[in-house]
Amino acid sequence: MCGRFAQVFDDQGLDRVETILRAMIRVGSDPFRGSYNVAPTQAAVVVEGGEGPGERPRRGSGARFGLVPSWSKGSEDGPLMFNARSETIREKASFRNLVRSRRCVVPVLGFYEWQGVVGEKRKRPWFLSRADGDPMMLGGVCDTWVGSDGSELDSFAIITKRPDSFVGTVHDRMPLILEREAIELWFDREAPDREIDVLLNADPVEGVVSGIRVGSRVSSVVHDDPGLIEESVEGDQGMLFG
DNA sequence: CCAGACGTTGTT
DNA sequence: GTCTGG
DNA sequence: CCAGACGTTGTT
DNA sequence: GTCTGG
Repeated sequence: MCGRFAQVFDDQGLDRVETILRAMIRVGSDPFRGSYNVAPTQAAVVVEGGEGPGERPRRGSGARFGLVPSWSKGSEDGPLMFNARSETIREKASFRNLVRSRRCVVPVLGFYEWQGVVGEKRKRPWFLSRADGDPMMLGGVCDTWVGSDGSELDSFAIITKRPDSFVGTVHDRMPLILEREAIELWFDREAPDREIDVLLNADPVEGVVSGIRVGSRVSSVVHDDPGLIEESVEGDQGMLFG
């Protein structure tokens, strides 16, 4: 789960993201260009903590959604690792080192989930975002793969966990959502494991996420426009045998 | 020591 | 790269 | 994550 | 059904 999200902000939203993360998303002549429909293998902006304790986060950009471990033989071998389970992230070879040294934040407008409904062929897409209207900060891990020609590929995976009671009605997993107060700790590379574990293992806070049903166009990655996050119950046949 | 693996979904 | 298994 | 495609032989 | 592409 959490295999699709919207990462696009207006000026006010960008200001808010930069305030919360204390990081630059817009850099000089390279303005932030988002997408309403980021899928695995596509690029998105991620933000990492600074190199040393107390250093400000820096901007990340062009990271591939779908982790490519630094030790991969090729950039395309292996399955798509776009999620990492919080319950097992410290055990898995692909993630256990990254959760200590390469934690990152993915600022998004919201994420999509597809709800399976008995008797319906197509799953229903939902757009889930913060009830308070703030941008949503997703916890992730990133890595850098270096090709034989020296070219670098940054990539990331989003951490998932048990859903809160609302998201649980749509899907059985949801992304790790970091509150403002947790950001500095998340970015601190010197943070003790047990403090990070608190963030990884905390029960989701009820009421943080709200959601709307959206149209089926989001299901195809070729679509990328504001209409994707507008409420829609198109094609809902209701109770056929009610 | 070397060789080999290293992952998540969802669905059944 | 780093850990596990033999 | 979902959508969409899904092949072989031999020969050039 | 299973794999690839975005």
